[in-house]
Order: sequence, then structure tokens, then C-alpha cells
Amino acid sequence: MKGRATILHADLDSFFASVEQRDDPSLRGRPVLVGGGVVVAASYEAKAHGIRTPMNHRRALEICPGALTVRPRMEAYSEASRAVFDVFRDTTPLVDPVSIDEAFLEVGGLARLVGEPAAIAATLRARVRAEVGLPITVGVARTKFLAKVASAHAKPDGLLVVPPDSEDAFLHPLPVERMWGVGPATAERLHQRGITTIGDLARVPPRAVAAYLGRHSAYHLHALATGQDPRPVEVGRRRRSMGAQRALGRGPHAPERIDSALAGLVDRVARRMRRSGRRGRTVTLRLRFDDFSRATRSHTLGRPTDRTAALLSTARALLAAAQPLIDARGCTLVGVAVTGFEGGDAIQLELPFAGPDQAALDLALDDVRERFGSAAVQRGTLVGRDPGLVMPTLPD
DNA sequence: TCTGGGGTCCTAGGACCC
DNA sequence: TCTGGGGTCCTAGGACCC
Repeated sequence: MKGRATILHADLDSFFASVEQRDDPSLRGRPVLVGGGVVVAASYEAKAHGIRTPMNHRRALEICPGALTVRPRMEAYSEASRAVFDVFRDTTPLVDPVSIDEAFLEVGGLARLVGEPAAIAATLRARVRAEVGLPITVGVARTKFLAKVASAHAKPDGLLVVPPDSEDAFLHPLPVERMWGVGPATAERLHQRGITTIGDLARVPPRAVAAYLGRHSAYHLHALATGQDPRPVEVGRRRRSMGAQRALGRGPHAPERIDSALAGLVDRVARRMRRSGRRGRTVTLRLRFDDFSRATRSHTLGRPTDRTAALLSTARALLAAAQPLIDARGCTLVGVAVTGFEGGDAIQLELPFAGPDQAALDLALDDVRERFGSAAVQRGTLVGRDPGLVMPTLPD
């Protein structure tokens, strides 16, 4: 028995561009680019010309000279997002946000009261269109992964249900790039071994794939390719980092310019932390150089803080330590991130590779429950037969 | 496809403690 | 003096997502 298709993945179509077209009728039906230096969003009319994100804005205009460009209006997008999530939460309390424009919804418990998942999904789409004025695509399936692939397949402005008995027929012909977690680097390594479709991946023993993708990725991807995805729709997850960054453009930049950019970023992050009541211990400085290589430098404080002064002096010390790198390679981006939030850290259990089985895992998880309470274990499912890591996360 | 800003997760090595 | 292993924490880098 496989279970039922009760998970919805709801994903707004070309979100930023759709908000712009909603708010300005003269943009409707026309290719719209949102962004400045790079295109951060494009309407479907623009995508039809081959516009992708992120794409250099000048390049985008070469491809699609008739496109209209608008500056991003983040407040408008936040407001639209809130309205859409209100519709989500009015549909089911079990809403698991992925980003500003997409979420998973569990509607399995609603059959008796409201209807079947397919009908709920159709109603949800109609309501978002009517109440917020935006197009949205919904995928419905038995697992998060399948629902996500289904919505991507149905875009734009579509609805696709993947019934449990046709999962393989739907999934296996698709290219591996369509998998969540397979980007250019992983795709290239798979292609080199002749693995081009999700079906190929399902047929190769994960132990063989582990040799070139690493243990975790191999077992994770094999599980997804064979329809296994135990991740539940979770409510109330909290962010694990807060950061800000700024591109500086081609250098060289005076040290004072980099320092003042850093001070502005730290101030922004610290304000956001105080506003949301979070305090963190680890400050990470992020740098990007002329040749697009990157480096990070981090430092962990003795206790969590949300004070601008403490965060800034830490960030400045990291910047000073990285000065030789900046002198040698030229800095084009500076960023700062704070992690290690109070109460938000994961406990990482390291289990021996050779032996772990479900019994050993259960024992380890019992230990965590005993020490931190049963609510501490949020993720602890064995995927495949040779798991390396299990990461039960503590609630905030 | 020549690069914005916000994130998440995983791997690996070293320091350190018992 | 040599020899072990288990475990935690920190740092840095990489891949990926929207």
C-alpha cells in the first residue's frame, strides 16, 4: 500500500512579474522584466523569447528588444505573498512555506469535510486568482518531491495530479535535472556515467552512485527516484540564518568603501534580528572576487547577541583577516550572515557507516528524545539502507 | 549563461576532551 | 612511552534553490 496523493505544492507563476502585470494593466500580455543589473523575474511572454533568470539585463534586451523593464517593489511582493498565504492557511492549517511564492499543503485530513485533494487544489487556484489576482500552479501527489515535480510540469497556470499508481510512468522519463537538488555540477557527474533520466537513477544501485556524489546525495536521490520521500509537511519551522549582501561592481574599491558597505549590511541584519527576536552566535563574512571565486570567514562568539556593535566588530575583525585575499583578488561582493540562533541548532548524530540499521537509529533517536524531549526529533527517518547521517532538529 | 540577494543543507578536517 | 576510540564544536568550502 502506497498511501494517497494528499500533498499539494502550490507555486505562483513568475511571481514578481505577475504582481507587476496585476498592478499595471499596460504590462498585461507583454514581455516584462523585473530587475536592474540582472533580471530577477520575467513574465511568461518574456520567457517565451528565451529570457531566463538570473540573466544580465542588457543581454535580455538584446534577445527581447520589446520588453518592458520595471524596478522590483519588494513591499508589494511581500504584501501579495501574505494575501496568498492567508488563502493557503484558510484551506488547511498544515502549510509548510518553501519561499515567498511557494508552499506545501497537507490536505489529507480534509476529505470528509471539504473534498478530495484534486477538488481542493482547483478551489485553491480559483480563490488565489479571484481574491489576490494572481495565477498559481498546483501539483498534487503522495510526496513532497512528486508534488513539486508535478507543479513544475504543469506550469504556467495549471493543475496536475499524480496518482500513486502512475508515479513511475510520470517520473522516470524526466531528465535528472528536473530533480530537486540536482544542479549543474551533479547533473554533469551523472551524465558522465550515462545517467540522464530519473529512471536511470532509479535503476542504478545507490552504493555505486555514492562513489562520486557522496553518501548522502546518492541515497537521497535514489530514494526520490524510486518514489520514496518521507519528509512530512511541517508547520512552524524557523529560519536558521539571517544575512545581507551587496554587489560592489568591478573594483578596485577603497578599503573604506568595503568597510562602510559592511557596516550597512550588519546594521540591516541586526535590525531584522531584533525585530524578530532572534540572537545568534556565529558571524560569517562572505566575499566574492574579480574572478568570481568566493571565500567565507566565520567566527563564533561565546554567547548569542543581536547587538549591532558586537556583530560589527566581529565582522570587521574577519574583514581585516581577509584583507590579503582582497588585495590579491579584488573584491566584488561583500556579505554578512548570522547563524547559530538560540534554540535553533540541530543535533547531528553521527552513526557508523558500516552498521546502522533502523534499530540502531531508533536507539539513537530515543536518546535524543530523553535528553531534549520528544518534540526535539523532527527528522529521523531512514532513507535507503546505508544512511550516514540523521539530523533530528530541535524546535525553536 | 558572464553573475542579484536571500536562503538551506552537506562534507571534511582539525582542535580538544575524556 | 606508545597506543586507541568516541564524541563535540568550530571553520571553510561547495552545491543548490527561489
